[in-house]
Amino acid sequence: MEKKEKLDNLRHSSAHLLAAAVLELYPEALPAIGPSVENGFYYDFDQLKISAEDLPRIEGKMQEIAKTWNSFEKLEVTADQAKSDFVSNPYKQELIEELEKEGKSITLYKSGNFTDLCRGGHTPHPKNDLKYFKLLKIAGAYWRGNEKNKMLTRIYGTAFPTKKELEDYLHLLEEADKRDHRKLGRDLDLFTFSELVGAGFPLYTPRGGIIRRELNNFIEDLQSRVGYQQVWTPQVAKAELFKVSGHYDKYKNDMFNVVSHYSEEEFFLKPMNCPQHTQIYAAKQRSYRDLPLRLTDFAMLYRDEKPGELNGLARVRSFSQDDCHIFCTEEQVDNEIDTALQMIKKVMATFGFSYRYRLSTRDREHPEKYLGQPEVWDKVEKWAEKIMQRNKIDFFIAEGEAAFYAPKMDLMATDALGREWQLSTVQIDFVMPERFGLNYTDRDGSLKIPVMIHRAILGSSERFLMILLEHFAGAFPVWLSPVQAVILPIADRHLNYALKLNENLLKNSIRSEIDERAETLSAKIRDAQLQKVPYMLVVGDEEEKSERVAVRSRDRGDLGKMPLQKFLEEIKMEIGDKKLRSA
RNA sequence: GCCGAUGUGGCUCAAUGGUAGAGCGACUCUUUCGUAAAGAGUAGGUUGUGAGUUCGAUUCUCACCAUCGGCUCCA
Repeated sequence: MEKKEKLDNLRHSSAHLLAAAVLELYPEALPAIGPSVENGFYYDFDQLKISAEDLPRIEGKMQEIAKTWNSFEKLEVTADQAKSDFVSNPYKQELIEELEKEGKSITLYKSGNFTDLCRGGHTPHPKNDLKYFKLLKIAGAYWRGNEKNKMLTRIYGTAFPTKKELEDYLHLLEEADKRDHRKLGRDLDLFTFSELVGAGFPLYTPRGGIIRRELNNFIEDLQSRVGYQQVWTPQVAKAELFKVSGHYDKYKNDMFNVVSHYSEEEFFLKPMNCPQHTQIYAAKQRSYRDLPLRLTDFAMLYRDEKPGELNGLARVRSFSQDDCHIFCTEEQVDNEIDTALQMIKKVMATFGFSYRYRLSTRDREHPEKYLGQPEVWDKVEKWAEKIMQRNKIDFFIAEGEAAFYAPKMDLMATDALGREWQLSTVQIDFVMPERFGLNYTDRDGSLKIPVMIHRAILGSSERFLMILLEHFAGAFPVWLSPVQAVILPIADRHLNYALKLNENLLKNSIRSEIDERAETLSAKIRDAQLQKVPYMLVVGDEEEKSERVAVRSRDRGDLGKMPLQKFLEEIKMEIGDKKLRSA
């Protein structure tokens, strides 16, 4: 048996144990479902009113019950029998009816005094195996994941085969906390939020602003090298624009309304750039010779997310996207996307990110959620799949994750807590160009509709910064560091020399500062280390006399004394190469 | 938006139905120091906001705001 399957069985068995304990302590509770998940398991209950303080009690009960469980006994039953067994539980009733309709066999699993509707997958010796588990948190969750259904009480827990693995995992969670971008953002003075400005509106401090600009410059530089052209479009647009694109119908309630006092017209803050870019395309008659036309924008976008969905920099209400729209012929699509995928690969390698791709396809059971012809969707979904295969990209398919106008090739990155977030995206869109009536004159004089490729590399600067911060735990590579070198004079008499050095560094475009505080050298070093400054230049009598600097690296410690010129050469090289870690 | 939790000076946290304390940080002074925290002093809080209960609320209740963990959503 695979290790992963064994762990899943252990965790799923723990979910049974959790349900058994809950029912003993709270007989009125109605168990719904209890699967194993990525890092543990959960069980959903209706009619269960508890708080986090009750978890230890439930955990204690689980320990007690586990000792009495010798095995999981499989019972095959008829639907009617199962229904009468769970007569007072509407959730199990619903599941049984569904199994019955699909003609699947109905199995119950009995352990001790507890029997649950279950398709199986348990640990063979519960008495011995169910020892190292922990209940972690309580959450609300809609029955079957549907917002219109009742919200149940979900208890999350985790379980491992050994005590050590459980302890290691709990330790990992604690460590992840230290990498939290919200904490690092404050400690390193990169961004902040204000209740006066509003929830989900991040404010960048000077240091955060530097990182933002470096990221943008990096992307813009790459883009201009492959013929992308930067454009600029307004923050506000008429409702009409979004009606034509289809965004109005779909996202009206998620857009910020803007009021004009002189017009009856409805206006919105722009939540995306695509519709505006179509209007730049449409501004003049295009020829096949103009294609591909690649328009990029780094504009701020605004989306009125629901309050409960906001999350640090990961989910905000104002953000900027490195958005690009390529208008091209159908024959040019492959080439354009290959280029885009290569750029993405290069950018991710620059940061040393690990990631996986998601092919987001449409939900076939709800065609009404999408615009465009089903045949076109079939064609584009297959096309996207082929492109990823050709580019040797591993991907998983996520049905129902497509945009309403096109399937998406999405790059997913993981935060410190293991949650996945979408960064880059590439989409082949046949819907927008048609809705906006875009065309070009082909070689033979006929009018044709261009294909529109949507593409972002960072995704949003905000979310990207979050992943960056957590990935590097705040210790950015030198080219991204807000302060690249800090000069540490040992005593006041070295201040003049420090000033001279600083001037020289700044002149060479190195972001440097002097720590002039009346603190000991040790204290200054400690603070510089905590601020994750890549280089510390210690200057005292010896350095001043020999016109050198004593270089200390954040990562490698004392590098010895050297002339400033030598340090400049090395740090410039490190910056120029965008080195991940100084060698 | 839904379920649950949290909100005390810039940060981390303490305390209490009788109007709040510490450490770090900030500031001032002293120290002028050689690779992860020198010493002393000073300032800083209408306890998220508003209302209610009470002789009295930061503590209890309610509403709102914000944050956190989930769910839903994510162009």
